[in-house]
Amino acid sequence: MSSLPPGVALAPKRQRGRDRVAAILEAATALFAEKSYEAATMTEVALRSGTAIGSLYRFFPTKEVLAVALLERYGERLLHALDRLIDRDPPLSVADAAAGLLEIVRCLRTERSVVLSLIDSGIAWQAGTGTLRTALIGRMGGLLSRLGGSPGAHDERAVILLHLVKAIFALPQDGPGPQSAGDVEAEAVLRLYLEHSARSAPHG
Amino acid sequence: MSSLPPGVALAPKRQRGRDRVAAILEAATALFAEKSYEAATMTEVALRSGTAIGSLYRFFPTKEVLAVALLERYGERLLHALDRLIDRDPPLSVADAAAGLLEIVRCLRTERSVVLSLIDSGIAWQAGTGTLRTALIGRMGGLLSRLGGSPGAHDERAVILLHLVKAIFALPQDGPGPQSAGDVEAEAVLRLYLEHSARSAPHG
Amino acid sequence: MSSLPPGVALAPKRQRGRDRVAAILEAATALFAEKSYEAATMTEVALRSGTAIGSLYRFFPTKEVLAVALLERYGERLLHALDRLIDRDPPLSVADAAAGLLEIVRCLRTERSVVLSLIDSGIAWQAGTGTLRTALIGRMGGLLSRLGGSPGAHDERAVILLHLVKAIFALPQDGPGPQSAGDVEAEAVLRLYLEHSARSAPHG
Amino acid sequence: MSSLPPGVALAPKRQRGRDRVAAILEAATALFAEKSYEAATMTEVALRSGTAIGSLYRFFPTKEVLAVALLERYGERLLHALDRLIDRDPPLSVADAAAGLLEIVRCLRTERSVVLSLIDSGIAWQAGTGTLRTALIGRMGGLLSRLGGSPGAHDERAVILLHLVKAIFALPQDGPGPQSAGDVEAEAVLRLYLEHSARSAPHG
DNA sequence: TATGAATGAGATTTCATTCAT
DNA sequence: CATGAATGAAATCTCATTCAT
Repeated sequence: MSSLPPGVALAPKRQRGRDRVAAILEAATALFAEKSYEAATMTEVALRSGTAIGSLYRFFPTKEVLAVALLERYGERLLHALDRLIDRDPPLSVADAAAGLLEIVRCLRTERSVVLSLIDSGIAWQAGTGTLRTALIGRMGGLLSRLGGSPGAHDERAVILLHLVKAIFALPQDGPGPQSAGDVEAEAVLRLYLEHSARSAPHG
Repeated sequence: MSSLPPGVALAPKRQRGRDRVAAILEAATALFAEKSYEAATMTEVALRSGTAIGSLYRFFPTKEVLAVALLERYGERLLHALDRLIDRDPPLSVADAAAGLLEIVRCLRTERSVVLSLIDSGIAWQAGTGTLRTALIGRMGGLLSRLGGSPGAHDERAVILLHLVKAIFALPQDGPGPQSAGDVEAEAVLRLYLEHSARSAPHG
Repeated sequence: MSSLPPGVALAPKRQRGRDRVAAILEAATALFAEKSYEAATMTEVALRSGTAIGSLYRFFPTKEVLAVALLERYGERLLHALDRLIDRDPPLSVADAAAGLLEIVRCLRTERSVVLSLIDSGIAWQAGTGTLRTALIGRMGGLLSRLGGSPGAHDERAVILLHLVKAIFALPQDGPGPQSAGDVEAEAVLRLYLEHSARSAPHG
Repeated sequence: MSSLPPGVALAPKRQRGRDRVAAILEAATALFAEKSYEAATMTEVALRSGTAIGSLYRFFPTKEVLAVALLERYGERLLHALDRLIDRDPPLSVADAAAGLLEIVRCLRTERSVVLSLIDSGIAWQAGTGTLRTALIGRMGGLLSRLGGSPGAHDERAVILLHLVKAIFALPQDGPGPQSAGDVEAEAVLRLYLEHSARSAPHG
């Protein structure tokens, strides 16, 4: 009946539908984080979000579509936050950048596990979402550019930087508790590497 | 139902059995790496290793037991390599340590994906294998101790260091190719952080 | 894995579902009786009831749950019948009681084998269903009380009586045919034992 | 290689073999009783009897053969005991017969569960073992004959008597403890029914 | 002959997805 | 549209039995 190609989440037109979608995304976030993309079941997502399984499939015709939607949602937030950091008005110091990156990571930590889970599942690297990775590396490159340093190595450095951020992102997975000490060290790593980048052959 | 506790892999007593186990572990390594712990199926492992499904289950009575066995296997190699690095005779410089860590990561890269996949699946953090994490953090602490620096922060730093190594471990997941540039940068990150650690309040 | 506790049968909310459950119970009754609890397979139950295996598991998430449901169903009928016998208005004679018990057994004989099979499988004595046994012994005790006799020995006698009834229940397993002669003898056993019970030390 | 038809337990010729067989039968007895014929596995029997699975299959080429062997073993004992009771020299009173039956049941109680389990599994009624049932009913008839009473009803009464004995056999399954009270009542049932039998139309 | 590794049919169970109401 | 019953392919795991050593 539908003339829409499958594979895309249906955008709900009415308020009620948008609430539903929000509830679904929230439930999926929690479940993917608690278990994993593969261990969580659509039925559970439906149950937890108070949605009938049929309705869930109306909005997200596939489990993967649901995952991609989640990733896009969190990806966008992350990209926006990075853009705000890069485009910050006063000249950005290395220390600022390190502190900013850590702050971003800290803010998104709640949603951390989902992203990790989806990244692990391979969903994150698939067609249509591979964009996220590319975009993130682009932002990292932008940050490095603003801080100076030889542009020649920016590509590799952006990748390394992304992995550093990801590693810090994953940090508190090891258990909750007073992690300020950990954060101090994490910031140190970032600052050290950004300094190193900025220092290297500053004029090309 | 069986009177045998199903928590441990059965050790084969004959040569043929040991070969079989080796083949199984190899096939599982490949499959877990290609897909993921959850996506790989026991049937596939059996097929790929030329083993009947029943034989597979004779040695590894559970998919999880198989995963744990894999992890232990690679964990031991990793720990041995780290021990060799830490106990190296001449006084260990920061540069040596960084280069050594990178070398270890590079050597184990072939088996990298499995470990990543298992770590991601949560298997790696369960009872009995949680030991691996603890052991790894211990080795990282040992390395930091040999390099000097305030021992007070060693615990947090060991965790960070482990995550850095893990991040570097994960690096080439982004795609194959000549990654020497990436390696240079990775080593830089390690060196920078080790220096930073060694520098800090050297005498307490 | 599911967040639902898998210990209870799901109650269907629509008519079609209720029909399905009825069909499943019927098929299971037949199969458990023909083979045994352990020899009958869920696949067979599904096939025989015209249900997809998935649907079967929707309502009875476990083979054991299915068995327990069957037992409860027949247990309830049996208890109701016993209650009607015990609470019969005019003073109940020993002969009435014996005839009544035999009548009950004869009425439930169609479903006899299932119960026997489940009782034999040990399912019948497990937590949650152990109640049935207790309830049955209670009813036997009630019957003995109504007939008089020393209450002191009622507990043991109730157990014996239950076993007698069970034995008579099992009788026609030996093969169909005109069993009136057997029934006459069975009734005699019951009457003899009830008389013996009622006679003993009538006033304590 | 073997010219013997399968389906029969191999009789071991040497002492060592006879010990093995004894150990196997003992282990099987215990396991069939604890679990059930179907739930017990050949591997467990091998393990528990200290026999290699291959050796187990040398003596009992099939799980069913093992069960039948067990049944025959216990059946023979039971039949011998019944024969001794029936052929007891001085004239047998009803009270003697009841006490004797109970005594027999009590003596074989240790092995009770196995027989029950096998009877339940249907093994007991199959070709080659159906004999046991017939033989038991024959003995019951013999007992009734010795006690007098109308021979016309002996067939049905033998069946009932067998079921009574079986019910008493099953009694302590309900749990251990001081069961003397139960035994007293059990004996009462037997005595009552034997009296009833002996009384009826004594001269045809 | 004794051993235990190997076999594979088949059992139970799960879950993404469809479709009738 | 919303609902939840229905579907069935596929996954994990069991175990009687065989066979190479």
